[in-house]
Amino acid sequence: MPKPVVFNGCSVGENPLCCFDELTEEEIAFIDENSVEVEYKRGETICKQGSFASHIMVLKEGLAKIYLENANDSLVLKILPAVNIIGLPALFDGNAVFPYSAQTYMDSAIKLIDINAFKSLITSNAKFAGKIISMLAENSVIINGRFFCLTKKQTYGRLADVLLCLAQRIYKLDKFPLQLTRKDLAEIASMSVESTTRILTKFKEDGLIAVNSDSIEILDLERLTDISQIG
Amino acid sequence: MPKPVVFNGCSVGENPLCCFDELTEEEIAFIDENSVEVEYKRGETICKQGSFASHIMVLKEGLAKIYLENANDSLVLKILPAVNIIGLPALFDGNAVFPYSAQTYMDSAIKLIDINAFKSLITSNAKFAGKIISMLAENSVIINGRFFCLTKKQTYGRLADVLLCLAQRIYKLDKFPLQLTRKDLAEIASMSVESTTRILTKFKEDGLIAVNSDSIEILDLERLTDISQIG
DNA sequence: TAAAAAGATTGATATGTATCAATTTAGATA
DNA sequence: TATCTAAATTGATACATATCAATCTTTTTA
Repeated sequence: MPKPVVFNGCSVGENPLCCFDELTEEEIAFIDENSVEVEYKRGETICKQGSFASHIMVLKEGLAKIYLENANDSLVLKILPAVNIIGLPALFDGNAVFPYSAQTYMDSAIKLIDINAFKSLITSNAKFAGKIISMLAENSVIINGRFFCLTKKQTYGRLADVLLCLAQRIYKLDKFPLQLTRKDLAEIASMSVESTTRILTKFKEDGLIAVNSDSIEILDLERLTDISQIG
Repeated sequence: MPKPVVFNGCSVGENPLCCFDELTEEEIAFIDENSVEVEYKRGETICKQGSFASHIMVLKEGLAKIYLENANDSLVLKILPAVNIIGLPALFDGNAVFPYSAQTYMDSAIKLIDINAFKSLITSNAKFAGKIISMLAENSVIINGRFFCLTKKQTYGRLADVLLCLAQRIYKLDKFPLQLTRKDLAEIASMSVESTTRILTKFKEDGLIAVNSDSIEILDLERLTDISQIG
């Protein structure tokens, strides 16, 4: 009997910095020489879709979203807690620009690594390259799961999914601080702010969650998981 | 003034086999020793989500879809014409299974390369690894575009997108053979069969396309492109 | 060639969810 | 503290699109 396949909208990988394990001390020093660390305030743009991709980023502290945008719309591809890497999809041949935008949800610290230094390590260290392949492959699987989630589940399932992701993968707390607005949550779950409010209220009425002004607590993990899986 | 950003649902990369350019003659021979070529009939499953990923595949002739499936639903991630590679996202550490299924739309020929042979080249040839990175990165950008398209555009835009993709990227013919059923088209555009029929009829009435029993012709590329972009 | 099955079309209806508009609440600023 | 602004909530409505059901067409099979 095949085990049931479950896709979720969460976007956090297992070992987000494993590539750096493959570097020698000299190579790590080389990275450090070719990088700077920058502080960003809440809401600031870390990288802008279409702008020159001069660096690979490591989110060292904070929380950020990665998203696509066009004139009318935006689509959140991932939300990323620290520590995580941003910008690997800019690494393809003949590409010079960031394929997505990134913005902080809270004050954050980010290390910017010169992309040419990063690329030179890829061509000189096959194990490092192997880890980058692994990370890109895993990322693709994660994004595909989110893709499935957003296209096939309806609003209740998607929002349940977001809440579970925040509790289990981002904050790793049943009761997590609410640093995101309803608008943020709505955008992540790809729905309207009004629907987000209504569904949160419903979840609260049904005893699935407790909502405070500055936190949300998962009260009934099992039922919320059911909702997220049924869709 | 920033140029308008356009996402589409098409899923064909620029140089899908470039990694093999980086191999020496011995390495190519090594690949050949560790691969077999298999013929598939229309509708056959090439690889099954969740089954052991024992090989990387090269679609040498034919047309296939790559899709996610769970108990109730399926999501087409890409449609792939020959020549293209299938299975790179299986390459991440600690993973043993295919992260998606693939199935042919027509009789197809596929080369199966032993995944361990493939991985050994990645660790021994950094340029090869670099190209794999490039391909995975490009793939991720392509999938993200399709993700945006399916979540943000509505039915008319999505179907226009599929038709344009078939004409421009898959068949490279304004008038292309219709080897896909309405059900196939509906699945690719992530909508019901009935909506697909209705929209095709509307496009025909409006003079945007000509629909024959065995082909579709793009008559008004400009307006169809507008529809696909507006959504 | 007839019969059966599969695919495509058309119309009527149901439903999930966005949108619009009006309040209410909370937070920031003077 | 009062005032202003942004965020959140609530209700009413509109709309896109799926679903259901019936018919028609094409293809396959006997």
